[in-house]
Amino acid sequence: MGSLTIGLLAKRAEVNIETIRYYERRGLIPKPPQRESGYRQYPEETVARIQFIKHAKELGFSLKEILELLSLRVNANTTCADVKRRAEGKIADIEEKLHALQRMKKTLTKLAKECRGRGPINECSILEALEK
Amino acid sequence: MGSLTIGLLAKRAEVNIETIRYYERRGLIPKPPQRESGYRQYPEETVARIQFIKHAKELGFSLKEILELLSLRVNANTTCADVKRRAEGKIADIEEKLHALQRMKKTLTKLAKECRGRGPINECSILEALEK
DNA sequence: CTTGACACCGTACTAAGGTACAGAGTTTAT
DNA sequence: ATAAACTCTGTACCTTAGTACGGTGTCAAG
Repeated sequence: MGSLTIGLLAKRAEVNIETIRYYERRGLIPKPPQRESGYRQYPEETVARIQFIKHAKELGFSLKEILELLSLRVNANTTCADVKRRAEGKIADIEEKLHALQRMKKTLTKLAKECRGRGPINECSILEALEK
Repeated sequence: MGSLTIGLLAKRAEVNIETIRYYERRGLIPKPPQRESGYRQYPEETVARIQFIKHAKELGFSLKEILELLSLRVNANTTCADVKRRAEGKIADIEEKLHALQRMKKTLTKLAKECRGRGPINECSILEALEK
């Protein structure tokens, strides 16, 4: 009961089998018990663990950072504040990216607006601006 | 005079020499004239080209995307309208990235807010929320 | 005219995050 | 009982964006 083969786990967590073994090598997933044959037997909770990794990845954390987050949990005397600090660091990173993209969008929007959209390329105001 | 060796160009543009040759291989920088000896002779404007690449990279564009942006300039039989369309396509790309980042930020902000920032790790809402 | 700095080319290596075999053994369904 | 499906380990390969290296040739200063 509550014991999954690697294939089932892969299906449940919607990842590649190879990815699971890769995560194991990286230490992101604990090595599960294996039977005589070597077949891995995963507890149900490994699905949640992989889900955690996937979500954190979506939020812009690298596997290295995710490992740190996960190890915070294991380490009994780290506090919630440690985790919060990391999350806030990531928010700052994301904000930086947002601002950079907004500047880029603004520039491109301005260029596109100024362009009449007709005529040959050598008269294109967008290209002229890009050259500066 | 308007002719730079690769080393000088690297210094001006603040990139590695190898990076310049790599960009040339990728088609991001036009192959410059070379003298008998094979030494590359870059026009001054290549500095601006590399700066453009660097800036776009900072904004999250891949080299492949930057190549597309640059090709707007180079392609002789594109019209001004083509250029405008490409620019607008890029704006759409940027908007998509903005939305994704905003979603990420929202999730992280919510999680960080829910976390009191005190207490032991087993009560941390950030980690709990990421598992679902 | 020699020495040190610079440049050439081709290939190999890095890091991250996987993905794909090969060749073997194991399980399951019919 | 035998085929199909699954899993094992280990190694090789992929992409992106470079970086490093070896062996050789060239340029500029003293």
